[in-house]
Amino acid sequence: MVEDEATQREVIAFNLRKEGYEVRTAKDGDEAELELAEEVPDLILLDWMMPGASGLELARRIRARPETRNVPVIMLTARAEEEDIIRGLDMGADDYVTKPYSVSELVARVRSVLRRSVSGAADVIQVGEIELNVASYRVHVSGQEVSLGPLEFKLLRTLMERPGRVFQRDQLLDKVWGRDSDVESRTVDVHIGRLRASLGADAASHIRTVRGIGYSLG
Amino acid sequence: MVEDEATQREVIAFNLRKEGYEVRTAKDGDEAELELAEEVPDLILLDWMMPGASGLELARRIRARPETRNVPVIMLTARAEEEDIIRGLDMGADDYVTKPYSVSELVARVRSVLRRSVSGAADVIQVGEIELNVASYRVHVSGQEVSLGPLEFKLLRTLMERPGRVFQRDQLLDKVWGRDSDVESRTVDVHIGRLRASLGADAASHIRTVRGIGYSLG
DNA sequence: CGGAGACGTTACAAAACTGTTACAGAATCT
DNA sequence: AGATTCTGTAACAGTTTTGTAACGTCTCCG
Repeated sequence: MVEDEATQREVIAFNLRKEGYEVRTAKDGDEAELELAEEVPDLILLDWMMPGASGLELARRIRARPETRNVPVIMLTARAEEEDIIRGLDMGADDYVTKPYSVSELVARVRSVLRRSVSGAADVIQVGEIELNVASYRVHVSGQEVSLGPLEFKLLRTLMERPGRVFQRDQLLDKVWGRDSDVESRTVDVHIGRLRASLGADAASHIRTVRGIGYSLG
Repeated sequence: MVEDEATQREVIAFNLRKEGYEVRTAKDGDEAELELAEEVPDLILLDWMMPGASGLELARRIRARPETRNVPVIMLTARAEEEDIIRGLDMGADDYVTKPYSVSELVARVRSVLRRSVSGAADVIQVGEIELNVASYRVHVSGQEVSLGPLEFKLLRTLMERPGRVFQRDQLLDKVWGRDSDVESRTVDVHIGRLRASLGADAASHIRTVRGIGYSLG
């Protein structure tokens, strides 16, 4: 977190730490760059208005360096002006929070951005020769890419997220189709079949049918 | 530094010299070009509003000549309008300072731009044959410049900042259009289409459609 | 060994998605 | 002020995806 006001810095840092996040602070752009040189964080919270190099300038520099290009940035800004926000986003901010903000709002945004990017950064699940990339929506089997429809993809991801666990048809309907969908439970079978066909014989054998219950992967 | 007002010229030159920079001045475009013919500087400070050839015109000419093409330009402008700034950046300015400005702000920008250019870190993202320059708002495909509308540019940049990652339509609406814009999600499709058309067939193939989800680059 | 329930497969129509084009209203440029 | 570019929607056509039904095969157990 880069913020020049000491009070602000402490309040925010305290609340984020309470949420279980590890927080490092800097009081201006130069300090921030030193920190960045040491370790690349998962997220940068950046005050727009700072003495010296502005938050914008720092944001731009963050985007300019390859190793920090993909680090999400949330801007803290006092101005609610549309143009400022647009400019902030232009410079590469992923999100912004306008002051005054509630702590819970800030924490919520942090969580949301982190979920989007962290779980979207190192995000390939692997089971046997099946490799599923959540961020790019691609699936590889033994290095060969296979193309799946949206449902098959979600079905496979659900299974892969907990290898070995048996999912009942109802559970799969909940997770893959959504809680409020009126779909026959037999439909699951059809899609499991399609998934198996798409994956090819080798990988398909990993999808285990548990008679009377449902399916599992592993 | 190119600035028609004598007082301004002296104040700025004095302060920059105090910082240890070597400064040469010119009072209009013609004088500036004579100076440039003699020696290529590390940085050009350029007043937007000048009698005769405007700063913009000079900037354009600077960009036109190969030996000065890569010299960073900072625009001094009285207008704070977003559009003017964009236009200035379009013409090849690397940064801008709006009047009235504090001397320390100006010096900070000079330092920042110089650091950027000396360390040679260009603000250009590259994916395949697509090259996007964040600072100058330019896009090249296989070395050929293509012109994009503002939205298409932002859309492309968003995609390029995380190559391979699939962006859902909502996410693109957030990032490109802004969090609180009430735009149909189908609109994204149309602009993706326009972007593809502008990029040409080869580059367009890099924009992947992920059915049921969204789009990604790479 | 036979049958009943469970599961796999296929076929097909309905539904959902996407690429394009057209068009009107805004915004910009000359 | 007039022309041009940029934007957002709507509509249409072509494709892919999905849900069901039907039918064959398999497994388990009396």
